[in-house]
Amino acid sequence: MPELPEVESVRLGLVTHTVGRTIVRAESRGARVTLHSPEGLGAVVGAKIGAVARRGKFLWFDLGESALVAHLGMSGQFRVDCEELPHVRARFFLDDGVRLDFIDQRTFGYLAPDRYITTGLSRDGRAERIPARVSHIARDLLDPLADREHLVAETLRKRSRIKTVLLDQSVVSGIGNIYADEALFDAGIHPETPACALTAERVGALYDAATAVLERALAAGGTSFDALYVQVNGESGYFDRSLRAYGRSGSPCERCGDTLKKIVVGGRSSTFCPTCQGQGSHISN
DNA sequence: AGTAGCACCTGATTGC
DNA sequence: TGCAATCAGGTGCTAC
Repeated sequence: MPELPEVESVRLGLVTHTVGRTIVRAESRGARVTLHSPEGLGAVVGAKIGAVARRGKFLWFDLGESALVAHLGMSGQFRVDCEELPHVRARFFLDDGVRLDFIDQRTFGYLAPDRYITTGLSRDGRAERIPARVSHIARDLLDPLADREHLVAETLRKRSRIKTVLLDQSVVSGIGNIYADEALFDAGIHPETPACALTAERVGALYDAATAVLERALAAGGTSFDALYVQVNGESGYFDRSLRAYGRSGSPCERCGDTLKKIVVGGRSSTFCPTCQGQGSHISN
């Protein structure tokens, strides 16, 4: 599933193949892919791609005065000059002849031409432009301007279970179900612990663990279990071999040997170690 | 206001 | 064997 490392891998591929190019043709297939922008993709034809940006799991092509926002949802892919594949939802032709396909089996992804809004001054004192529909998304843990102190304080004010807070993109973005389980495992925190019941030290350690796992997964090219997530050249990442909690329910904990357990938290499956992540447990590594 | 739950969707897997 | 129910999960809306 595309979380921050997977989306960043896709962004890097898109930078290589699209920056500096002009979109000469854009077609969408079916209404869902442009559900959020009934005017369709016509507005992007003729625009030059100046950059490809990302916040959390949201991507956008910078088109100068406007942006084209892309969210991969559960199964979205961008593919460059690939063979004819099923589930093509949109197709772009660039001025160098490249064909860029947006492919999405489960149709939770979308493309949306969007206007920029200027947010308040960021820490470095410069005004920041961000597409309107991304403006409610918090900075992610790999954002150089992320404010860790503020994030810890905000987390400690939440009465929700910590797993739910990790998945709340308006608190911290980029973390999905896979890396949430990994970070909680690494930090030795039970997913159902109320956020406000934790200490600043443990929340800090949790975000350190989350940052580390996102960085390791990014270095590996992302996590992929099947063909649903691939990079723009069709290759898949291999971080799934490194997962220690997610998807390992019923298997022994790599730290203590206890059997990993699966529960539902906030409607999402959550795998954890009852011993290492028991209430009040502290893991030092 | 803050929080919780569910709908959206399709293919794979599980159960009877 | 075949069909139906279940599961997966990011986001955003609705309801409390």
